[in-house]
Amino acid sequence: MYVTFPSEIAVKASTAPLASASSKTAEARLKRGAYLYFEGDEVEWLYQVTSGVLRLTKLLADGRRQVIAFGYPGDIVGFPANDLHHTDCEALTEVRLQPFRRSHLESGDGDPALHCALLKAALREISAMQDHFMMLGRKSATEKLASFLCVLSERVGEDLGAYRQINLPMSRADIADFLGLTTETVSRTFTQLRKSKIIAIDNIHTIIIQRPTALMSLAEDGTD
Amino acid sequence: MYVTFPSEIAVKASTAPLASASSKTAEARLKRGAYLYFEGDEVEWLYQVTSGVLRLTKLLADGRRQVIAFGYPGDIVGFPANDLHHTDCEALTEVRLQPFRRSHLESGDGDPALHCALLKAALREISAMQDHFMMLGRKSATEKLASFLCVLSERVGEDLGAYRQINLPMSRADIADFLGLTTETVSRTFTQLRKSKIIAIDNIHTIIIQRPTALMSLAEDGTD
DNA sequence: CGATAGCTTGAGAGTACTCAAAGTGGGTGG
DNA sequence: CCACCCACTTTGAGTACTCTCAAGCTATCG
Repeated sequence: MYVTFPSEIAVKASTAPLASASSKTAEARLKRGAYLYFEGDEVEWLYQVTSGVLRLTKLLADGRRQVIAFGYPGDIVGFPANDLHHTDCEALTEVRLQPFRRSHLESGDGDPALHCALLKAALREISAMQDHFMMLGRKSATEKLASFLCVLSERVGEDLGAYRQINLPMSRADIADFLGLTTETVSRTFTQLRKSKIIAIDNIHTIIIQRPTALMSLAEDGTD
Repeated sequence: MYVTFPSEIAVKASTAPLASASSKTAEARLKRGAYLYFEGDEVEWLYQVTSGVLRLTKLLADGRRQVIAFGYPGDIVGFPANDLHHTDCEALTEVRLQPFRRSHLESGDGDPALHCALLKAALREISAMQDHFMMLGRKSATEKLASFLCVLSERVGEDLGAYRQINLPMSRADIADFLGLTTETVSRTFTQLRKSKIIAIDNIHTIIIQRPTALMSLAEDGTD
């Protein structure tokens, strides 16, 4: 999952399961805190998240970290480059996964429909990452966090009467490293959104969106 | 072309031509300032840059711009998502291109080798973009510009006796929008690199790298 | 119930931004 | 061929946003 703009197109498409009967492999499970793979590992499988949330990260030599993406249900993770994984991948919650042999991505032999679906997922990934560039390069802290909450609200938000509720399994540091901010700035921005009654913070991992429209405009151009 | 770290792996691989005899299409040419496609256009062709430089951009509603990538010889541009282009693409110089029908990416029928090469290019693109996230999200202005110059030096630098020379067909504003900075900051950072004798600015579009090692360490952790 | 990791808040500093003006160079027309 | 013009670049001054460092707070887990 990348943060792009509110109301992105491909949400529905990306949350549909890919598995066709013929290529079905046993579902995999991951405990919270377990790693699915590390940067540099050889890629044998790709995975579609069935339930739970993954976190993909890269590290700089001096310890600075970037969260590349969060893997939400429907997302495909593990695309290889030069046969290798290029991020670490950790489970933020208990996670269920549908594995696909890497060979299904690389050739259509055996299951052309799956091959095609994996390719489409890779192309969508490129497009989503391009949008994410805009956010990392050009948006303010408030715009970034508001965009993040908007996207989560659309993808995994739950209706709660008039409001919408989202669960954040990741830490403030994860959010910061995803948005290119510090934990302090993320925390202050949460506080600021709370004080302007745009969101309520039920507990650290549960956000209630009280004024979705205001959040949307903050996401788009920082105006309230 | 994305800015990642100095000494990336896939440089050689990405600059090799893909065309196999059977799928060869007439070379395309583009004048400086001409657009290859716009965001929202339907994708019919992908292109491998043969010579010259392309610029891929996205615009935000309020006019903020992000340069997504520069297309240098060897790069493939035009990957579709939902059948559409997701950036604008303009020629910064005269450009020669090898077009490939989109169908070659989407199915192996006809030319499996080309299909495979295009797929590999898409996967490399994902990996390179992941590295670029790190740069946009976590690097300082100096580190960004130094990284940019390092990558260009490796990919398209020319030996000049002891030094290395690179040509920058893009404007300072293009560089700024690529690195997530302002033109003023880019300009000031160039000046600062020049004053510390790490680079020399022959003319606005021609940079000579006088101390490659120093530039590398600036790119990696900002220390001189 | 205490320890500890994670979160929030505060104060101050620094980097990059904004606005403004001057400088540079390429291109065009006289 | 030269001069002017315009777009781009550089430099300057001041500001603002985000970061850093530090301390206090909260909640979760033994």
